[in-house]
Amino acid sequence: MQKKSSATIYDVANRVGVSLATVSRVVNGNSNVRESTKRKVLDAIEELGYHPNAVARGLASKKTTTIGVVMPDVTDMYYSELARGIDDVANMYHYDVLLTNTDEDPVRETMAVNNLASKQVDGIIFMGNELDNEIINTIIGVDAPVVLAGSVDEAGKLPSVNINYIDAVKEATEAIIKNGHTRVALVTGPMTHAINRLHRLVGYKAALEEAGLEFDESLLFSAHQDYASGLQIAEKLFLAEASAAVTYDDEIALGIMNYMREHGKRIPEDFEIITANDTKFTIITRPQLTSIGQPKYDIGAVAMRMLTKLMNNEVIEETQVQLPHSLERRGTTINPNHVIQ
Amino acid sequence: MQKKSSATIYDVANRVGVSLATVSRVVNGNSNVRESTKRKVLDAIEELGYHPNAVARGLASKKTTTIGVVMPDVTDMYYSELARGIDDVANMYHYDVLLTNTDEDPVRETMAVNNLASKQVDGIIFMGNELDNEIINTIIGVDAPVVLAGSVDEAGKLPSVNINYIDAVKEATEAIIKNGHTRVALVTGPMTHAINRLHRLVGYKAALEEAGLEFDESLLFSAHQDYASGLQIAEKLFLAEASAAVTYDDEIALGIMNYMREHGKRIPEDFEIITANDTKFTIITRPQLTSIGQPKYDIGAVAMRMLTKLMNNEVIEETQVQLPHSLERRGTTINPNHVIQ
DNA sequence: AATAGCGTTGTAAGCGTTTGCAATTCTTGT
DNA sequence: ACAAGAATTGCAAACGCTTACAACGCTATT
Repeated sequence: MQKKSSATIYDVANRVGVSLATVSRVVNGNSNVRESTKRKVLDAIEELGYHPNAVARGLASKKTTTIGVVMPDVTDMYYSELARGIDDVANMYHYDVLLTNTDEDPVRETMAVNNLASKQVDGIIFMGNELDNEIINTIIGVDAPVVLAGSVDEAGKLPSVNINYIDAVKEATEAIIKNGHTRVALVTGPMTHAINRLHRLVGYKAALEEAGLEFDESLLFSAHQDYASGLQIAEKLFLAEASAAVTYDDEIALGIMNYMREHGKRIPEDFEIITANDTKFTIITRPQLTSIGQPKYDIGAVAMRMLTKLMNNEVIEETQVQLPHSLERRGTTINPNHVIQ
Repeated sequence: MQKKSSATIYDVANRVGVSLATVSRVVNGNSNVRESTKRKVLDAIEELGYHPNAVARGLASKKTTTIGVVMPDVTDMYYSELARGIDDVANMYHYDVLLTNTDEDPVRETMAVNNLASKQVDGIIFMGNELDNEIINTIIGVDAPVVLAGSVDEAGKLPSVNINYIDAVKEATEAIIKNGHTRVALVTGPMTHAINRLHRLVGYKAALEEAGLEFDESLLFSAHQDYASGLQIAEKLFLAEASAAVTYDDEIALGIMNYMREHGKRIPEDFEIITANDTKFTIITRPQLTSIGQPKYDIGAVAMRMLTKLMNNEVIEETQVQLPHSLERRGTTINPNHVIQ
């Protein structure tokens, strides 16, 4: 049974007959305390059910052992897996996580960052690709360190951890081209986002060029990352006479796949699809989705680990980390040496 | 350009030539300030780029405008949708959310609650069904109000918002029995969880009884809520000669479905499935999964709304809220008046 | 013109810790 | 037994803000 209105460090000090400072020292594991008094203090803490008040601690020490995470949507599998990676290593280093959903709305993103700053978080992990100048500036303005996870800024200057999107998309596109397609579509997000314009599109074009294929604007699509958009895009894909698509989101890919099949196309024989996030969705459907493989959990984990270093002012060898990706060949592509499911 | 090491309320007061109290008043929207001085203070705040320090505020006011959310896993669609509902109304009431994943481990759950308490959160939303006495006690011991979302405690005393699991499972089971099945399995979690023993199982048995069917222990399965478990359970279902199953998790249902189909069973002709969480998974697969319909977002939202009332010491008519559920008939059951997809 | 009363503003005491520095107590060596 | 130095401990200021309570200046009343 703990006391209701909890004891303060002052109560503990009184009980034992020592000063606040001493209690504070044992609570913080400070070495310079005689073993015997340490014992007594610990006992008193136990008896009183004392728990340090983290808010007071934060005020006095200027450290809150809390980090902020701003992300588009917890409900999105891709981001929630990153979040899990973040949370696990955050806990490992005894940080708590203040979570904010932004739906990738720049206004809310800016508000979120400012809000976190005023809550005095020790650091921030930012996810979201709508990184316009205002957000970049507020990120830079905050005095807590910030690292991007699964997100790229225009200038590529902010600390971040990602995969190499250019290569990943290029390899995916190549894989499809190798199967004989000449009209392969690219489904991404808005070209205002650096990740689409400077990475995905570039990788896609590189693959086309190496294969001697002309870039065709009508095969480029921008879609919001959800199932319904996939359905819509699928219709356009049909009209554009695409015979394959590389998409940046699994739900979109699913929408495309289901639409195609319901309109008489066989997957992968008549239409091939490669998606990009390799979430659970790719496994549980039939056929399973071929996807770029991303170490999502690790992206989050590594980003968080980097943040801990930044918060400790440790030197960091490389602040633009790229983790390895792969191509997970499954049922929405015709694969060499593999039987179609 | 904001100043780097940010201005304090003291700086603002000095600039304008008023006292701290006055600045504090305008910052907090307190009415008793002359319009003209309010203007001046606001201007100074703007010029200095002053942002109130939430930690100091928390210490002085004993309110942090932060709530804690403890949940099994952000990566789980069911819980992440609840979390989104929570987050949205939390924001609406200007609360921030401190998120903790527990993987439903009682030790971590207890630690999480205590940790949140020491961070002085104003309230806590708890999700997870492994509610043993220790956790219940620490929940009760915390002096911030706590509400359960999508989770039930043994005694049913804690404030909570759920659906009526007894009825929901009963209806699902009935629907299947009506299609002529006599060996319908129930796949839940461990019977140590109140939600399984006191709710799901009870609803299942009620349906059996009304149909004059004998309860058969060998048709009762306990599985961890993930795809792999579904695959495993499916095998046992086969051996138990079940011809239909009611499950409590969509990933499990998917595992069962895929396994069955890969072993020659047609769904729903040879085997019917009803799942319970109605996540995105149920829509994107073929066939789509018939599921109990739960207002997941709303469960989170209502729980959070209730918490705001508790935090304000408002009177609450009913602290055991049950939201309406439904039965979403889709492709894994043979439905009256419906064509099978 | 004096006064009651209201709207504004200031004073100062916390809120519960941390932490640099000073003071005190122990150890040791001699 | 005593001084020097090391090990412990205590003091008190800070952290940045909120909030009773007191004090002030005005206006409206009589």
